Formats: sequence, C-alpha cells, structure tokens
Amino acid sequence: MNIADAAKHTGLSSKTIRYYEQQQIIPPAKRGDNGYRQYDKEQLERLLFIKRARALGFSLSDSHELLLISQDSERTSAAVKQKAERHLHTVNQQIEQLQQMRDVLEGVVGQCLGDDQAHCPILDKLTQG
Amino acid sequence: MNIADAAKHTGLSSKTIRYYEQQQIIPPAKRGDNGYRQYDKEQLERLLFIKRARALGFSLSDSHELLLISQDSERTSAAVKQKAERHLHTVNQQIEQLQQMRDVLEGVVGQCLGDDQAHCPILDKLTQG
DNA sequence: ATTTGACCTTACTGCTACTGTAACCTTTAC
DNA sequence: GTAAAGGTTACAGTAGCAGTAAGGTCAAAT
Repeated sequence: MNIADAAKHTGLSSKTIRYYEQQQIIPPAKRGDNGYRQYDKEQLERLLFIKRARALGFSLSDSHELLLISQDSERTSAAVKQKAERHLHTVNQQIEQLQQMRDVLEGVVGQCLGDDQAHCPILDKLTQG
Repeated sequence: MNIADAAKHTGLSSKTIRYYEQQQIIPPAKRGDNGYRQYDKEQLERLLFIKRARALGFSLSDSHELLLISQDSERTSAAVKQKAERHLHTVNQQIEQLQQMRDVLEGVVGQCLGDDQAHCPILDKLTQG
C-alpha cells in the first residue's frame, strides 16, 4: 500500500504522514524496490492513533509519547491518566480564555450599530480599554 | 522614553515592540542621537491598541487593520462590526471544538482507574476510536 | 514506442507571533 | 576604570504542517 492509499485510509495527507515519519513520531515505513513507502495494517494503526490523539488536542510530542506508552507492556494506566488530566486542564484553560474573549466581543458587537457612522463601541474598547 | 519603559507601560516585551515595528504593525519609532527608539504617548496608545486587540484574539494582521481603521476619519462602524463578527464566529467555532475535546477527555479520564494496571480506557479510545 | 497523467521522492520555503541567542555599542553608577 | 544595565541588529528556533520545485516511476492510452 502506497502513501496515497494510507492517506485515504487514515484521513491524513501524504505530506503529513511523511512529516510524522521525519519527526520520528512513527517508525520509518518500509520501502519497495522503487523506493516508495509501503504501509501495512500496523503502520495504519499507528497513524490512526496519532490522528485520534491530535483530534483530542494532544500535541504531536504528547501523541508520540502516548503511542509509545500504548506499546509498552509495562505501562500503568496512572501514567496515561496523568498526561490526559494535564491536557484536560490546559484545554479547560483555553476554553475559559476564549469564552472571556467571546463575552467581550459579543458585548461590543451588540452595541455597535454597524452603520455608516464613524462612532463605534468596538473601537472605543480597543482605544480606551 | 526608551523601549524598556514603553514595555513597562504597555505590558509588552521590548522584543515584541521591536517585532511590531519590523512587521510594520506600528509606524517606526523616532530615534534619539544614540540610535535608541523613543516612545511618546501616541506610540504608547498604538501599542496598547494592538495589545487590546490581541487580547480579544484578533490576529496581528487584523489588529493592524483595526488600528488603521481607527485612525481613518472616513471609517464606518459597519466595517469594524463586520471584522468583529467574523472573528467572533471563529472564536465560537474554536470554543465548540475545544468543548468537544473536553467532553471526550472528561469521559475517558473519568473511566480510567489511574492505578498500576495496564488496562486504560484512554488508550482504548486512541487505539479503537 | 511514446506520451500523458498520476503518483512517488527529497529539499526548501512560508505560515503565526513571538522568544532566545550572539555580538556589539551606549549609558549610568560606583 | 569598570561593571551592570540597557540599547542595537541579525539570525535561529518554536508547532504542525502546506506549498513548491525538480526530478524519478508507473500504468494506461495512443
């Protein structure tokens, strides 16, 4: 299976897959006689694992570590839970920050008439704090 | 007023202020005889404007455009409102995405015992989708 | 047999919004 | 005189890719 098929099966782009290999997020793919990368089920599973971790917002580095942990028979769920809880914490912080932005934005957008006048509460907010 | 004082007054770093100038987000600061950048009230106001726009999540590019608009006597509040509404929309999308992540994370973290066993619902989620 | 188009390869650049580092000059305090 | 604190430019690094160039390969149509 060539990289384009692996891309279709995983929903990643060929470029992204090569990038993951270059960054050593996944082990290097085997090569055919023509030098093309070859993908088997095992490699596809690794790619999907990374994709799912990324979809939950984990960094590539964290996704990589989680993949290694998942392959470690000596692992403990405590180690995984700790990483997930930390990530959950940062996600919650991001949400709070964005919600504060949204609240302020909704406030000033609601006050702005949006007409052809120069006066604008949005600019007032940015000018005066 | 040297750049370090401008940094203290605005809460930006000296590096950030130089970066904004280099990126032409703000007009270049006047220079003293020694070549040092000099900041007056007007420049400080511009820096604060950018800082406030960034705090609301606007990109540097958008912040720059908003600054230009704010200085344009021909401006209309409609132009500002449009930019703000678009931004608000993307902020809302980001919030939704993060909330979905959080919901899934909270679900699997809640199911994970976090003990010294290998079994882990978090890894199950990443492995099986 | 050749040409076309789709695919593959590596290598390099660009994106956002900075931060860090290096090498060097100026000012200020002691 | 000297040392600390601040200023200057310029270049590299960060995250996670996407875009582009220049070229090799493969399968099918002509």
